[in-house]
Amino acid sequence: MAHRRSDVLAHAVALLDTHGLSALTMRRLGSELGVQPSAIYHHFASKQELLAAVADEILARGARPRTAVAWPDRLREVCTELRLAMLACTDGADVVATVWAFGLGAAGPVSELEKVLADAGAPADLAAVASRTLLHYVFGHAFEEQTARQAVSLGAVDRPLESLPDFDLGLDLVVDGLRARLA
Amino acid sequence: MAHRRSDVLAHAVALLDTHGLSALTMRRLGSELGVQPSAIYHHFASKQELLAAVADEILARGARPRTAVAWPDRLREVCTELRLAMLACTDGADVVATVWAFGLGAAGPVSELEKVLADAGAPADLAAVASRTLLHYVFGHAFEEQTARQAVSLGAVDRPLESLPDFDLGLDLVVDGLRARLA
DNA sequence: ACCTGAACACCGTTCAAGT
DNA sequence: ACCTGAACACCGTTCAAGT
Repeated sequence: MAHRRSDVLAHAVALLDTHGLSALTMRRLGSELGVQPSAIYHHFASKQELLAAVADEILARGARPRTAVAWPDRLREVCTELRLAMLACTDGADVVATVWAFGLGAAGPVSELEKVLADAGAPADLAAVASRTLLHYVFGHAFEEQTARQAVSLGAVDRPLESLPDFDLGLDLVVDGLRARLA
Repeated sequence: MAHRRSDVLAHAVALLDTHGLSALTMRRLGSELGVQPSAIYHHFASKQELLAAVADEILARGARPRTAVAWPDRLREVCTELRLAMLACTDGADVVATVWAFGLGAAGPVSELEKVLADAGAPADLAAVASRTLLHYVFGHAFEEQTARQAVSLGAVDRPLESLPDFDLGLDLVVDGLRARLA
C-alpha cells in the first residue's frame, strides 16, 4: 500500500480533473488512496504545497511546441498555452492563479513572457510590467470563462457563453500597447 | 439584542478590515455579535451572499469624485478608485475579485468603464473586451500587491515592495492599445 | 422579526506510535 | 520510508422551536 509522492500528486490532479477544487481535500485524497489523511503529510508539508505541485503539473501537462518567431506571436503562443492548460482542468484557472498569487509556483509562464520581451528589446521594467499585465489578463479571462462555463453546466445560470468577450481581442489590446513602445 | 441586516454587514466589514478574510466566518461573526451562528442566516441566505454585500460595501466606501473629462483619464480614475478601495481593506482584492468572478456583485466598476468607452465612441464589443481587460489588470495587480504586502508584514518573505511593477505603467499599456483603436 | 440549541457533515493539521 | 489512530480546533448550513 506504499505510495510515492508522485502517486499522491497524480491522484490529486485526477481528483481535481473529475470533481473540482472542492473535492480536493486531504481527507478525500487519503480515503481514495486507501490511507489516513495524515499520511499525505508524509509527502507534502501542507495543502498549499500540494496545490502548488498540482498547479505545476497542470502547466506541464499543457505544454505545446513553440513555433512563432516574431515576438507578438511568441507572446500569443505563451498566453494561449497557459489559457488552454488551465481550461483543460476543472477549476484549473483558480488553482494556477491562486498558487501564482501566493508566490508558491506557476512562475514558468511569467518568466517566459519576460524573456520574450527582453529578446524583443524591452527594458527590464517594461518587460516586468507587461508580462504581469498579460498574465493577469489570461488569469482573469480564463477564470471568468471557466466560472461561466461551470455555472451553465450546472444549470445555475442561462447566460450564454457567446456573450463572453473574445480572448484574442483583449490580448491584441495589450500587444498593441507594447508595439508602440518597442517600435 | 436585535440586529438589523446593516448591523451584521457593518460588523462583517469591520472583521475583514481588522483580521482578514480567514477571520470572517459565520461562527466568529455570530459570537462577536453575541448571537448564534445560525442567526446570521436570518439576514443573509448564505456566506456567499454576505460576501457579495461586503464587496459592494468596500467599493461604496472607496467612492471618489470624478473630475477628468478626457476618456483616458476617466478610465484611469475608475481603475485607481477601484484599486485604492480594494487596498484599503485587508484581503479586499481577494473578496471583490471573487465576488465579481462568481457574478454575485461588484459589477459597478465594469459597467462604468463600459460607459466611458461607449461615450468615447468605442463599439460595444471593444468596450466589453477593454473594460474586462482593465478590470482583470486591476484585480490581478491589487491582489499581488496586497499578498506581497501581507507576506512582508508577516515576516514570511523579505522580497521588497519596490520590486513590484508600477500600477500606472501597466494601465497605460492597455490605454495605449485602446488609443490606437479609437483614434 | 429575530433568535436559540442542537445537530449534520464536514475541514486542515499535529503527533506519538507502529511496521 | 511510509503509515495509523486519535485528537484538536475549527468550518457552513439546516431546522424545529422559542420570544
